Order: sequence, then C-alpha cells, then structure tokens
Amino acid sequence: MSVTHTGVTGPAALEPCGQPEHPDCGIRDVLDRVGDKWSVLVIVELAGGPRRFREIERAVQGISQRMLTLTVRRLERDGLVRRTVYPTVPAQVDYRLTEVGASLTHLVKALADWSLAHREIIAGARDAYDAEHPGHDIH
Amino acid sequence: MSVTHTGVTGPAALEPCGQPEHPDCGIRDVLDRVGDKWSVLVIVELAGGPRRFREIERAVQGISQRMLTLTVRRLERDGLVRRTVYPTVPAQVDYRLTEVGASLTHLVKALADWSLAHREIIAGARDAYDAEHPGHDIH
DNA sequence: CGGGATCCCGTTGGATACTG
DNA sequence: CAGTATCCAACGGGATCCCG
Repeated sequence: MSVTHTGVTGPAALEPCGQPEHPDCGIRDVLDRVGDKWSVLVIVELAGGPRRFREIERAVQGISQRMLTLTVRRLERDGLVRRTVYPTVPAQVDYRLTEVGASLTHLVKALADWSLAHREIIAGARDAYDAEHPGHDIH
Repeated sequence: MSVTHTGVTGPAALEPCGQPEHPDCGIRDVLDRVGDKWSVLVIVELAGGPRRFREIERAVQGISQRMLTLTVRRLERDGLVRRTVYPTVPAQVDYRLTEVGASLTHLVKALADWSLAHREIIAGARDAYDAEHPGHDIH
C-alpha cells in the first residue's frame, strides 16, 4: 500500500495557507481580528442592538474596562463597529455594528451552533484522551 | 435597509453571552479550541487530506516544531484530528481530520471567504481610522 | 459615565539542543 | 522523521489610579 497521497486530495479543498505564493488564505486576517479573548463576545452583545460602554461591560462578564476599550477601539478601527458620542453631561457613548460587522454575526452564530452541537462529543474525546494519557498535560 | 433593530434583535439572534445564567453561548468553547495562532491553519492544511508531521510543518509556514506538536496534540485530544503511527523505521506518523474536525472546515472556509470578501473594506476603514487618529496606536 | 495611563504578572510561543 | 526538553522574550490582559 503506497502512501502516495501526494496529489490534491479532498473535494473543493481549502487553498494552501502559509506558502509564499499564498501568504495566507485570508484566515489569518479574520483570526487576528476576532481571535482574541473578547472581540467575538462584544460583537455578539452588539448583535442585540446598540449598547453603551457600561452596558457592554456588564453584559460581557469578566472583561475589564481596559480590554473593553481596546477591543471596541480595534473593532471601530476595522470598521466593524461604529462609535457615537452624544454631547451630554456626563458623556454618553454608544456602539453599534456596522453592516460589515453585522455580516460577521452570521458566521459567529454558525460557530456557536457548531460548538453547541459538538460540545458533548468533544468533551468525551477529551476525557478519553486524558484517561489514556495520564499526567500528560497539553493545555 | 435601516439599522433600526433597537429591540430584541433580528432573526434567530445570538443569545446573550457572559451572564451567570448563560455562562456563555458556546463561542468561548470554539474560540478556546481554534482561536490560537495555529490551530485553524493546521485544520486547513489537513482539509486537503492526510499529512505527515513534516508536511504540515512545511505547509504552515512559520510554525515551530514545538507549536506544531502542541497544536496537533490538542486537536487530537479534542477529537478533531486522528493521529496514526506506522511502525516503520524511522517512525512515520500521519494526521487526518476526523468527521468532527472535517465538519469544522466548512465554517473555517466561510470565515476565510468572509475575510477575502471584506479585506479591502476593512483595510480602507483601518487606513481612514489611522489617518484621523495619528499617533494613536491600538494594536 | 467613558475612558486614559501605569504597573505588573501569567501565558503564548519562538529558538535551540537533544532523543528514539 | 517525529518528536521532547529548556530557556527566554514578547505580548495579552488584569488591577489600580486618575481625569474630563
């Protein structure tokens, strides 16, 4: 039996990533943008409509003001979120998804659904692995 | 299309995340799993068919052996990748996506497509932001 | 309220050397 | 080839204080 899977396998495969010719297939971009600890959670919260700074902070439990500021700034910079300042006293600011940002929520939703659908299976696989590989910590 | 969905959100909206009642909506899981620097790229490579250790290493440019090992181990632990050892000399090992792992590639593909589709827009927004906010570095 | 500025620590991950 | 073992630098991110 030859191990000659040298050719192009699989149906409609993803393009190769990382090669010089294909610096990457675009995944790096999206990952660098929403792959951090908070971005997706903020997007999810904003998917429910415009939110003020403190509202997001309360909704996304565990986030610090610092990280909320940074996260929301980066999303604004990338054009996924629009920041609106109302000249009241004290200042009032709200954030909402742009069209582009909103288009991301569908994908995020799909990922969340996938996660929920496979969560048990994955937990099982994980336990099985840990049982077979004692003391072998990967985390 | 107006952005006036102030109320309880659009169609089949995402559930609130972070609340004590809803510890999270599942996004955290998937993010913790594939949100790191290399996992998705390895999955993409494996989407093209079974690969040996060195093949992945060469394909995913910039990854170190250490990180490839860790990444592939974690994916194996989660049941997304199956590792097969052939008792040859020298040792030969290949990795391939499991059914569960393969089911993720569709989502990853969607993310990549989204990224490619919006890459210009985002780059533009970014440049515009940087132009308006000089010296104000967010990265 | 909506942040900015610092300090500081834990984790991620790169470089390198060694092994079966 | 397919890893394992260390060491170490960079960065993410939490805590705290301060300001308009």
